[in-house]
Amino acid sequence: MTEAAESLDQQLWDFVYAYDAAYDAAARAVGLSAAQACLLDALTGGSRAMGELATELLCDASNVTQLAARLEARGLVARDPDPVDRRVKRLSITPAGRQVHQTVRAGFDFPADRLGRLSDPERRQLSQLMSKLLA
Amino acid sequence: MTEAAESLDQQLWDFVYAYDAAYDAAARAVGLSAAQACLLDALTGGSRAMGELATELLCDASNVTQLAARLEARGLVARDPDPVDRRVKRLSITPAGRQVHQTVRAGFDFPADRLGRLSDPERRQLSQLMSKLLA
DNA sequence: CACAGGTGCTTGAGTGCATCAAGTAGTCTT
DNA sequence: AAGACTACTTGATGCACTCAAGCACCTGTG
Repeated sequence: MTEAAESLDQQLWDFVYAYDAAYDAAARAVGLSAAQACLLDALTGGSRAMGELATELLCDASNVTQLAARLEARGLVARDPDPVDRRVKRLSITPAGRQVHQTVRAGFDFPADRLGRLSDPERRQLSQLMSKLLA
Repeated sequence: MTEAAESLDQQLWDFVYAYDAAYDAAARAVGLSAAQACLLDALTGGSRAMGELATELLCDASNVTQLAARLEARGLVARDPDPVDRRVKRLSITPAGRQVHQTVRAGFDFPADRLGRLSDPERRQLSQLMSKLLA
């Protein structure tokens, strides 16, 4: 055989590796870490409470505090007290943040670039396989 | 529709997320970080020079030094000077390290568990799609 | 041989992510 | 109004990672 077919396990490993690397690079290109980019992404749907974000990102609340502080320092995110429950701080993305987020999304070429190699039926196939794997 | 089909982009994101989490959990179960487990894995084929490892893991040499130091402290890895070029330190996995590595591999249930849901033809399909994506 | 330059690794300093424990406000229950 | 609970912050710690500087060793040139 011309190209010894790698095992599926190895292929998945490589795939995940490339995917992670691409995301990290896209974030880093605008001076963000992957974690910061994730947080920003979680805010695109509207403002969220810190605790909500911690649950969603599966991490400690104090972790969100730190990430938010760094993003706030760059003016990408705003932290406002909830008018109803003053314990709660609501995080929202600023216009500058939305701009940066768009740049990350655009620079995250993995889906665009690599998925472009697949035909429509192939993409449907992959989608079906994924839904089985994710259950 | 019963289950709004997620977009393929989202599915891939979720897949990668689950994969990473599973690996991390498997490593953590034996008290290793994902990075340490990766380093250990890179040694299963035989001893490697520190620099080689840095290139392979796409990180700084001093990073490898630190990771190796932690693994060495646990007796999972041995660091011996190369007899030919005494600048070079060759890292090799110890029997204890091999043991731990096996445990990680066994605990990394992602492929075993999730891939088990696919039939043989489906696995072949996925493998072909992956090879297109990885080019 | 000697010595200048290159190589391989380590050290030290600094940053960020992540987690835990403890603290502070604010809310809710009774 | 007191006590329990909640939401977030602070402080401390550990690891991953990077860069700059340093040390030991090798190598090519004269």
